[in-house]
Amino acid sequence: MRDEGRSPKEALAEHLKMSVLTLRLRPGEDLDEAQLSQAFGLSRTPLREVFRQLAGEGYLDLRTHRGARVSEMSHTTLRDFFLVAPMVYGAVLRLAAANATSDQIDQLKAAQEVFRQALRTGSAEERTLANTRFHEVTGEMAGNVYLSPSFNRLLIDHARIGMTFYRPQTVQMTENLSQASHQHDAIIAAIEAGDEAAAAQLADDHWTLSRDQIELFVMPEGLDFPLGQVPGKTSA
Amino acid sequence: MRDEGRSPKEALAEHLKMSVLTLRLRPGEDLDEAQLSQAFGLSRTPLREVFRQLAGEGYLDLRTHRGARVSEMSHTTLRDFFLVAPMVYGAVLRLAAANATSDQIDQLKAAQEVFRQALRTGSAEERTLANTRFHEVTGEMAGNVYLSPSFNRLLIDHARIGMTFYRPQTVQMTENLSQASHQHDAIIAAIEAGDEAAAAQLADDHWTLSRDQIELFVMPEGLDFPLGQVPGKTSA
DNA sequence: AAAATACATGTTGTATACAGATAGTTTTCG
DNA sequence: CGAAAACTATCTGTATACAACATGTATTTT
Repeated sequence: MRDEGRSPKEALAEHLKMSVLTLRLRPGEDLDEAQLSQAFGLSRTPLREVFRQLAGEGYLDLRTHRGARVSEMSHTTLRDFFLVAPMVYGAVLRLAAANATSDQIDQLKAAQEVFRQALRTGSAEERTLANTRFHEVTGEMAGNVYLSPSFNRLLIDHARIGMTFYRPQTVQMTENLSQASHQHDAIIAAIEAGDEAAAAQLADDHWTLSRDQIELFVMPEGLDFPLGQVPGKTSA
Repeated sequence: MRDEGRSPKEALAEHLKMSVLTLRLRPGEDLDEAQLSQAFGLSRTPLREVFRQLAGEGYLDLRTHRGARVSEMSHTTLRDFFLVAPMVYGAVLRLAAANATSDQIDQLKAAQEVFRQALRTGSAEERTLANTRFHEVTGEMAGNVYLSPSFNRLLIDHARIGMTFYRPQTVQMTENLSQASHQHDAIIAAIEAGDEAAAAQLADDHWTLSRDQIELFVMPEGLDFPLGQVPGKTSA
């Protein structure tokens, strides 16, 4: 895991974030201070500081005298998500096109390379983390302190929704993922060209695709079996 | 100060927030753990947890081994502010009109009453805090977890900008403030009617007025003295 | 037998003591 | 006299011990 250069605190924070994004820690799950402090060789004092920080970033919820748990995902938060995401994603990509440095563009290309690789050979977790990383970089490019807190919160739940819904189970879903990758390439091009309008349009396209993917999962093709036959035991 | 029902931790957090908003703690100013822990009867452990939380909310910056300081306001953050504020304020008021509960509307009316009072007899600090409270309530009405982190960050710096710029020094500035109060009334009406379009329009108007007020301060009327006379030593 | 209370256990919140780092000051040497 | 190095004082970061609270269990009471 190469946690050499980082402090135990940073390693813990990174581990928790990753675990939340990949649903390895599920929404609502309780965190055990004692266990984590032993696992990371930290006393409870710095551990609790990390909890506070991650709670501020939207990963955890703290309840007094009742410990920390992974922040919930209810139907309410899902609705909130779909309401706000298009606006914020659009703003971020527009600002990214306006402000990106060449160093950041290199980082974005690297992230996209990892994502492409994950699409070919990776697990759902790897795909999700790579995709999240790609968008995180666009957030850094936008570099707006008033936008990024909301954007990063959106990314957390986009990752968690993605972990649930972006498992390619049909040809259509696989097709969507490869299209997402192409859109990433187009986003890179627009940012590199400093084309704000194109970036904003691509944000919209990318978001629409993401929505379609989720809809495909929520509303799968209806089962198509002759009456009387039992589904699940076919000759294949 | 009636801090009875609250824990010392909450009292400390509230005090620090208020001090930051009113510029009693100026941007970049260092915070003294020892002094604060003595003043609030808290040991450094819970104190530092509060620091972490407020840093996450955008009030403070933490630098490892170098203590906490009030978050800075540079020309960069000001630019970021003006770029994002119109969009987020508009979204918040639109959602507020869609989702406000009657209890929240009562809170908003109460906040407006305090603001009106502060306009008549209050200090700049009281005006700023009352105005901030008004907009905080609209944020609660919108009730969108993905929007509120950015909105609250905007409110912090809007308050700090306001503390600098909203000191009525000309007739025009006083006129602007009373107009702001009328806009608050209109905002309440739009929210109560559930009129999203009107709320969004009012957000725009309110923002424009706020900008104008700031411009009045940044670009004051040019001094008008006859050539040769020394400004600053007039017969008054 | 059911409900309520008291108790025991584990977990969270806080204080204090100590270790590590930073910054300012003094000393030393060119 | 100036610059660099060493030292010292102060502040930050962490560990541990203790107190307060919550929860689950057993006992008592009706």
